[in-house]
Amino acid sequence: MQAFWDQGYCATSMTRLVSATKLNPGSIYAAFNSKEGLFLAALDHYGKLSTEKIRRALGESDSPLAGIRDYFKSLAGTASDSEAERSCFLVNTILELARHNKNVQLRVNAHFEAIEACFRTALETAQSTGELPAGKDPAALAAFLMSSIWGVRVLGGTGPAPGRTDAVINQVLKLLD
Amino acid sequence: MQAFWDQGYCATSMTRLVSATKLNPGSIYAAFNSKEGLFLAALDHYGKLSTEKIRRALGESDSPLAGIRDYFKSLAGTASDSEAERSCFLVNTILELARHNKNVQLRVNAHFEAIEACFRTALETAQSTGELPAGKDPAALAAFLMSSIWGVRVLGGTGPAPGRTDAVINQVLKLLD
DNA sequence: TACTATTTTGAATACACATTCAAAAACGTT
DNA sequence: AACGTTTTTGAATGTGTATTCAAAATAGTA
Repeated sequence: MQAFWDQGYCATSMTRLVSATKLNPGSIYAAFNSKEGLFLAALDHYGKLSTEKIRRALGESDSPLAGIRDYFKSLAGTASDSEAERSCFLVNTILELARHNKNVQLRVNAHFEAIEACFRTALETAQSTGELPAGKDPAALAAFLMSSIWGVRVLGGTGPAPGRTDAVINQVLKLLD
Repeated sequence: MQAFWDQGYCATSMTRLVSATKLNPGSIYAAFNSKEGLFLAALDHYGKLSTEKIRRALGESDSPLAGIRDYFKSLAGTASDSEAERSCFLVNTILELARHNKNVQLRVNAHFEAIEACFRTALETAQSTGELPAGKDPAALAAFLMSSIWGVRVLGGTGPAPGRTDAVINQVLKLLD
C-alpha cells in the first residue's frame, strides 16, 4: 500500500513491490494473481483505513459540525508533512487510472461514497439539532465537502506556502454557518 | 500533449508518442532530448492554452464576477464530455509527478499561479466597483477558487451523477455573494 | 515419525521500454 | 547544378518489466 500510494500504479515496479512486501514474486502472484490484484487489495485497505479514520474523527468531537470543522482543520495541519504531501491514495488513483479502468473507478467511488455518507449523516444530525441552519442542503453540502477535500489534497501536491491551506479551509467552513 | 494528458507520463510509451507525433524516435530525441523533455514541452503548451482560455473567458463577460460565475458554470457543463473526463493535465501531473520531481512541480505551479492571478485580479476589480462586498479577501477567495477547480476536476474523474457537479459549483459560488 | 498438501523460493522467460546512431534524405546557399 | 548542413529514418541496443514454474521448504495430519 505504501509503495503504490507513494509512486502510483504504473511507476511502482514489481521489483519494488517484492522488496516492500519482503515476498518473492511467486508468492505475490499466488496470493493476488497479478500486480493489479495487489494494487486493488492495497486500494481497498487504504479506503477502509481512511473511512474509519474520518468516522472516528467525526464521532469524537463535541458536536457534528465541530467534528467536521476539526477534521478540516486537521487536513491543514498535516498539509506539509510527508503523509499529506503524498496526497490521498484514492484521489491519486482516480486521476491515474479511473478513466481507463472502470473496475478501479467503481472501487474508489465506493470508498468516497462511504466517506461522503459520514459527512452527510453528520450534517443531517446537525440540522436536526439546529446547529446547521434549516435552509441548508446536507446532501449538497456533503458533496461540496468531498470536492473541497480533493481540492485541498491537490493543493498539498503544489507544496503550498504556510497558511495557504488554512486560508482555503476557512473559506470552505464558512459555508457551514 | 494529448497522449500525455490522456494517459499520464509513466503510462505513455515512446512507441505511443512516436505514433501520436508521427515523428521517428530520433527526431523526437533531436528536438526534445528525452521523453521528459517532450513531456515538459507538452505541459507548458497545455498551461499556456489553459491560462489563455480562462483569461479570455473572464474578459468576455459583463462583469468580473459574472465572468467567474460563467467560467465555473462552464466547468459543470463539460463535466461529462471526454475533455473534462480527462480532468486537467496540470492536476494530473501534480499528483503523478510533483512529489518526486521538483522541476515539474515548479512548472505546474507557475501555470497555476498565472491562472490564480486572473481570478485575483477579477476579484479585486469586482471589489473596487462594489460588485464584491468590501469585507471579502480577494487573495483568499482566489486561492479557494483554485482549490475548488481542482476538486471539481477530481469529481469529474469519479464519473459523477448528472447535477452533482452543478450542486458543488453552486455551493462554491455562494462564497462570492 | 511418515506422508500429503500448501507455500515459498528465485532463477528463467518473453516482451516492452527508452534511447542511440549510422545512413539516407531534404534543405539552403551559391 | 553542386555542395555543405541539417533533419529524418528506422533498425539495433541494452536494460527493466511483469509473470511463470519446477524444485525446495514448510505446515498440517494421523
